[in-house]
Amino acid sequence: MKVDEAELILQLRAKGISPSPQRLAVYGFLKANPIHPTADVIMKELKPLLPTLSLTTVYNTLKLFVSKDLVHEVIIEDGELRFDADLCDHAHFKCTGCDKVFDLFPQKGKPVMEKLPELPQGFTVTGVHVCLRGKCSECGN
Amino acid sequence: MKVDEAELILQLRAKGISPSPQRLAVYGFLKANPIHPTADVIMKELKPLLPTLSLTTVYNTLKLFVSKDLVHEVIIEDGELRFDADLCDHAHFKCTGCDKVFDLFPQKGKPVMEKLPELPQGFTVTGVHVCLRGKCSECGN
DNA sequence: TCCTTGAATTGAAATAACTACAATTATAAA
DNA sequence: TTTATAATTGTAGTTATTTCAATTCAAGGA
Repeated sequence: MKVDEAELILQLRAKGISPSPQRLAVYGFLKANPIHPTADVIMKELKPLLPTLSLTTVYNTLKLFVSKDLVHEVIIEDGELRFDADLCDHAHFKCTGCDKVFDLFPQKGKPVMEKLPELPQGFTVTGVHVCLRGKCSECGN
Repeated sequence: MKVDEAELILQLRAKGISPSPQRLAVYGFLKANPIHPTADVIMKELKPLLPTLSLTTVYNTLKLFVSKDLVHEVIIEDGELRFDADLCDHAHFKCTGCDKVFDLFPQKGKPVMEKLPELPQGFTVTGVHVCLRGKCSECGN
């Protein structure tokens, strides 16, 4: 996916985030690579482009993005927090063979969960995480 | 929930796990306290009862239980692996106010997800994780 | 242009969850 | 009782993430 920098700047501004080079790089990477990368992966990929980039900045930036609702945290496995710039309602599929994480988009207009489980009185929902596990077509079964 | 020790021993044996005092204590705690505890919580709770218990044993034991499909791992937040001795298909609800994790059971006989998202050709599913986030009745909204 | 101020970035050190490993202890079979 | 195997333990890692103080950057006013 090719991403226009001017467009990225507008999207950051729209969420009240001033667009520093580091922030643009992280957001641009997430937009261009819907692979749900960890902070570590982002760091490794961007380091050649921004040699001064520090891991702390990557963490700071991601935390800022999450707090401003520009990207979502994706929790697939313990011990690795992943990030997703696609804010549409969708589920994830983790292949237990190759460890890749795939997006599963519902049919247009439908939510990922047709019907939410019944909630106790007084409970309110703000988010739904759905992650399937199994084998992708490459890894067979 | 009161749990009979003889019953626990049978359940361990049924999965090919020899019932040491430590294993019985961990499994009994999980059965009696459906609070999806972390290894750390289990350790803190059991230490007074088994003063020699080590954290390594708790981790070993939980990993063994998971590999023998006696308990399930529950992934709610990053950085903390939780465990659940209830093997029925059910969803979880994490209150972002008090951080408690609640069970959400579907109607009898129904799966948690009525309809799975459409999968690409050749993909096979072995497990479904569903976790809602929001506020419980105590924490209001 | 220079100065000031606050925001953003950085690196080093700390923390937390978890794992590896070698030594000890318990269990069970011969 | 001896022996072999399994389970437990403590210590010392490892890895992901956070804290924090110092530095750098960028914008606005004198």
